[in-house]
Amino acid sequence: MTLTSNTFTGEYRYSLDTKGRINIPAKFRQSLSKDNQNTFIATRGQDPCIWIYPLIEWKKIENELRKLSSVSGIHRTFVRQIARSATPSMCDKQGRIMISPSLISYSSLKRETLIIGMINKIEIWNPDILEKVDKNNINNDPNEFNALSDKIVL
Amino acid sequence: MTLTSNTFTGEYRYSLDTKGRINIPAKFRQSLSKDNQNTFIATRGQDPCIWIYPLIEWKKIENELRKLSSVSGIHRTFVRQIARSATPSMCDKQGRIMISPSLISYSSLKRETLIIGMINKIEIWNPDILEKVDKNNINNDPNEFNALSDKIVL
DNA sequence: TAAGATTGTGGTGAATTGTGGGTAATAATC
DNA sequence: GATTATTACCCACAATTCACCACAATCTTA
Repeated sequence: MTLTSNTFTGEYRYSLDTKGRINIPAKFRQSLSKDNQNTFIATRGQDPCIWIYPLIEWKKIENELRKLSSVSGIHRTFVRQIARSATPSMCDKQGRIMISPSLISYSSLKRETLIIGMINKIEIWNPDILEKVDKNNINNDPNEFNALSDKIVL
Repeated sequence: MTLTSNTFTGEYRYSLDTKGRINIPAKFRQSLSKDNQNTFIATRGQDPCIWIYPLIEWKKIENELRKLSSVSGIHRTFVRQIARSATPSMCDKQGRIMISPSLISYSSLKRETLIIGMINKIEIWNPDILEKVDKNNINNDPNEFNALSDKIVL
């Protein structure tokens, strides 16, 4: 069952096939609202993983990027980092999207992948790498982790 | 597939041929709206690369430049840099445009090129140079870069 | 538990795309 | 005005991409 539209939770272990296709979990597809036209945009995550946005969410980002002036060097670099890896892809009849070779190499994806619902987007990880990254983050920044209590109520 | 018209994302490795022609990725051509008449304007980027605007987008830039054109010396220089090298070019039947020798030398283009979608325009780079420029920009201004990340990509 | 529906994964063939090169038209040079 | 250089247009072809089909495993429902 689906809770809120365009909201993703849960984790799945799916495989990236030899053509660079990966399945979007059926649950995630079902939670997509119509106006997304079955389309996702894959781009580089801040971590070494892939971020998948539903079309609508991506357009918000795109509009923000459009406002940045190309007179500033750092703005150009920022837009470039995001835009160069962003690839739109419609789900095929089997519910898969294409992942570009550059994203695959950025996230070190092998055949086995971990797909994680991150509320407003989806992450795709190489499972081994996720483990290391999470461990590192918690060890390095225990204070910051605690500081979150100011921002969110659980 | 195309999202917003005249909007470009993704990166491609294409080659500049011996006649100075370069292919505009099919995805980019598809996202062009009709009123561009298959025409692009190539000009010097602020970075050592070539900027390619669809006709419609370029006209917006022209209007912006018009406002600056005679305010101050530095403004005039800025306008001159961009205006003097701007050359329009229609795609041929195979989807290629001509790049002028002066732009090729400005951007140090060799045979192998990196074509990057930058939302409202397209960049053409010598891949080796791009790497250095981005690295420099991020090192010089890491705080600004992170601030942008927090603000725009969520 | 059995039957049916759904879901994840593999593969195939047709259409598209990137690239090279040839020839005619145009512009530049002497 | 003749000759050369440059540009525009067209054809060809290999490689890639994309839309579709097939099927086995899993889940759902009665």
